[in-house]
Amino acid sequence: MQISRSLEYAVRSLVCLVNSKEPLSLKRIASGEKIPSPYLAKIMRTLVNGKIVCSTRGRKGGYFLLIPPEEIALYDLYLLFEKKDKFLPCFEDNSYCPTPGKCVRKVVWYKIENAVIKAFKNVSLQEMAGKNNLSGKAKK
Amino acid sequence: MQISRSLEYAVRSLVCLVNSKEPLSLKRIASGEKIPSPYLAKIMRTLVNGKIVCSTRGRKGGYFLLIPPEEIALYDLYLLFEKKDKFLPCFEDNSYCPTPGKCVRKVVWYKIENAVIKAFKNVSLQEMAGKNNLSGKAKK
DNA sequence: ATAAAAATGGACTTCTTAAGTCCACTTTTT
DNA sequence: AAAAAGTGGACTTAAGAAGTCCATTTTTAT
Repeated sequence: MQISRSLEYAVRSLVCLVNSKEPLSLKRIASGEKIPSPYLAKIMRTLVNGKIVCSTRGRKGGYFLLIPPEEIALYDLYLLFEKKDKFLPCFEDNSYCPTPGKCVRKVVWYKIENAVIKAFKNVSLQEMAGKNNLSGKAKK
Repeated sequence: MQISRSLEYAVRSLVCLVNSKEPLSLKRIASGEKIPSPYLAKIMRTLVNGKIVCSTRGRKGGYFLLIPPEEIALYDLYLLFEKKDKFLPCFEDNSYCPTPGKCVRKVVWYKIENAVIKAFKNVSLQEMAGKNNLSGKAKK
């Protein structure tokens, strides 16, 4: 039960984009965040394909956000980097399970999975960037 | 983000114990649940060391619960099988992190981790065994 | 007493997958 | 046209989960 390094790298990189007006190149992000740049390249491609960021090539190229950070939920990233549909081994492979199909335990496990998903849906990239106006929320 | 097979095996085995009056031997559990028995042996040892079950040796020996199943939270098992303290890589190893010590992101990640922990605390072994009197709860 | 049936402990192997690398290619700017 | 950027995919490495093995101890039935 552990967040993958990929997801953590992705969050860090996206926070960089939140804090930048111009597009940021792979190299800039990688060196700033101390992430191996070929590995980050792969992560950024996933983010591009997942429609979380946009990229431009050539000189002055780089990555930037497509949508405002308060509209990006951590859950969107969870889906990209923590391949879904196998929260539990037996969710996709019945060979580990003496009771294929629905069973009491599975129902309970799904309940837990849903709580986890909810936790990821409740956090925005904005919040990860430390820019949430929590005071507003807190006041009422 | 995935439940380990060990934890799932542990839950299944414990449910067997809930449903049994006498102690169950490793072999009985392993064959009933189709779990490789030397592997289950390791799991049962973890449960014994974790004070979740008790064991007796020799003929007629086996495993049995020490405490009533409604007092065993899934979180107790989570602690035994999903080694804590590394929900996030950087929680225990700063080398992956350009900002050691507290940072905005870590605070948010902890928040998520807490939601996960809460989800595991909310489920008892009793519930996993399908013996929860939910009707009582639901009524009021 | 002793044999059989059980748990224990720890070292070991195997397998999966996350993490990371590499390279040939395309696109854009100066 | 050269330099600086992203792209795609195949590949390698490393870590940890999953599983095995064996020698030992404990208990019970005969």
